[in-house]
Amino acid sequence: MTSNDQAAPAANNFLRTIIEEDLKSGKHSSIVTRFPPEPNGYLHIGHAKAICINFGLARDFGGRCHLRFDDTNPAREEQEYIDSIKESVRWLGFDWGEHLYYASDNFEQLYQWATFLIEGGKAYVEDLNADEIRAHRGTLTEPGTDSPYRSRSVGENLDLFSRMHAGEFPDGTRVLRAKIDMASPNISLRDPVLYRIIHAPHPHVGDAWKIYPMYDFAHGQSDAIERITHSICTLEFESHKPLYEWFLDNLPVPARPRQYEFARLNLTYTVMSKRKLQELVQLGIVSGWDDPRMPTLVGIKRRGYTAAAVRNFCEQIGVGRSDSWIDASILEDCVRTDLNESAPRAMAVLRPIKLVIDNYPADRTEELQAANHPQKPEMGNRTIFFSREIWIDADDFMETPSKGFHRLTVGGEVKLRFGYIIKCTGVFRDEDGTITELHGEYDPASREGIHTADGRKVKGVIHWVSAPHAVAAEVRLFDRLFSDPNPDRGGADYKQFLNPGSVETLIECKLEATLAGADVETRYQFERMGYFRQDPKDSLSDKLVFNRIVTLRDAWIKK
RNA sequence: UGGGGCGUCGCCAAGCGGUAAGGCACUGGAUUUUGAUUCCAGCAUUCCCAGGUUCGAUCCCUGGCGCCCCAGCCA
Repeated sequence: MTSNDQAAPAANNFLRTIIEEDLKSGKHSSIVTRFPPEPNGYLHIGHAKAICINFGLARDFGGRCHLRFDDTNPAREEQEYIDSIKESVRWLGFDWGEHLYYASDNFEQLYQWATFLIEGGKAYVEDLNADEIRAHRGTLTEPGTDSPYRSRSVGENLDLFSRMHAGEFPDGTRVLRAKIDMASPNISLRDPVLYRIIHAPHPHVGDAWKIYPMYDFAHGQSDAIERITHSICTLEFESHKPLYEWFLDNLPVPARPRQYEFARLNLTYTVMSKRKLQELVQLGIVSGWDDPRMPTLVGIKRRGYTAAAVRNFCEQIGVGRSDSWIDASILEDCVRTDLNESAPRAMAVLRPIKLVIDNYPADRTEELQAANHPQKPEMGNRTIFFSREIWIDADDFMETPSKGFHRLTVGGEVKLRFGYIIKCTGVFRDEDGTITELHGEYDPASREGIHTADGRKVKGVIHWVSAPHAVAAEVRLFDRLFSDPNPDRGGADYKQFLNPGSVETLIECKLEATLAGADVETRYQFERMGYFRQDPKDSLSDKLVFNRIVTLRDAWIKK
């Protein structure tokens, strides 16, 4: 792991309060939580919040957290997702130890419990099709009506259910329903479907089953089987809680877990819904699920965000029950905070323009010492080269400087970081008038500090790279995927808010020589430019590709 | 307009009847060979609104208003 794992001081929140009380009262001697993803896609930053909450609570209170795949719908699930989810949870720095579970491991028990409900007259086989069931369900303001099959005999229900199990009926022809209350004001209690017929191979249990339990019939019972004490989920499951409890009340479960809900994460300038992320991938708007601009954990990881930064972010945003929108800048700030501490500095010129120092001997090369971190001498120094021809960033030169600009101008002076003070004496142009080369002179006595020999202080310091020593590289500048804070808002198509400048690829960048042997995992701060790391997929030793993780704060650009 | 939930600074968020934590953002100023970092200072007489209970209410009660979730054989 890259960096400082200073476990952020855990802010108090309602879940911690509940747990503290449960522990204090002796209701539980230790807690067990779980992170229960359905393996039907890649995890995103919203899942990171759930992971940090569940694993974090277990860690802080000396309990344990299970990883459980809620794999009750084989039509949507794949082994690829199971593998990816495990990898992302591990990447975030959490460990489920021996406690890896699958809801599908409980299929036999759940089947028996379904039979138990039938025997008790609390479940029945429904012959109505999906449309008819919907019609009988009523509406938000009107009660539902009983299905004609609701009063089937226990014997007939048992027979039909076992034949569903045996695979006698095609998909969609029958379901098993709980017999609760078709007039309940809570729609999830209007005889919810427990089992449906799906003839499809399952990633974990193969083709052993022809019927699959619904989420509601699997989740609470799985929690009970695993002896989960605190089953923490997002707010949209709150209206399912009475049903969750109905199953625990009516089945001989071995334990009594409790469900608690928190508000899911909303992040500005991105979309989080699986459907939309999938569309971005399918339409080729991004290069894949791990495109560095994606809010997926694989994308964030490839971008270069550190797990510590993501964890810290989750800690900072807190846990509550009110709908909230977290500004993307908070996440970016967590990344900066982490990387500022850990990232060694280097110099890289992204938009190179050549500067020839006319009074510097053409055959001379100097070795200068550069600190790897301005506040951390223990990180050491490195040697960089200085010569007559150097690259500087085109953005650091203005022929007609705007007000407040204090970098290089014609006739002006600027400090080369770790090097000399130089003055620009003139520009060379091509026929079109575009500047092709800068010329200048250096002050031999100005190696240390920002003062000239006669005591004048220069106001600008710029980065640079010795031209003959430079290493070529491609650098990808990533920005937010969307230009609107809430592209997901109802009404308009979210794609109209795509940020056309979300990636800019610069192919002629010049890096300092030390970067030639850079480790893929090392995040660097390219001084004055931001934090960068090699793209783990595309960077090769003879063709370096760096991703910009995040920019530096810039008080100048804001003006 | 059925049921459930939420409403404290620009964005998050503590607070649980005793007189508004913290973070981010923002604004000043200091240090700085990164317009970075760091530092120091400022930043809600007020908690959606209106009544009520109380010596005292963001916290309790009543009534409004606003927003979110639920009518998949998805999770």
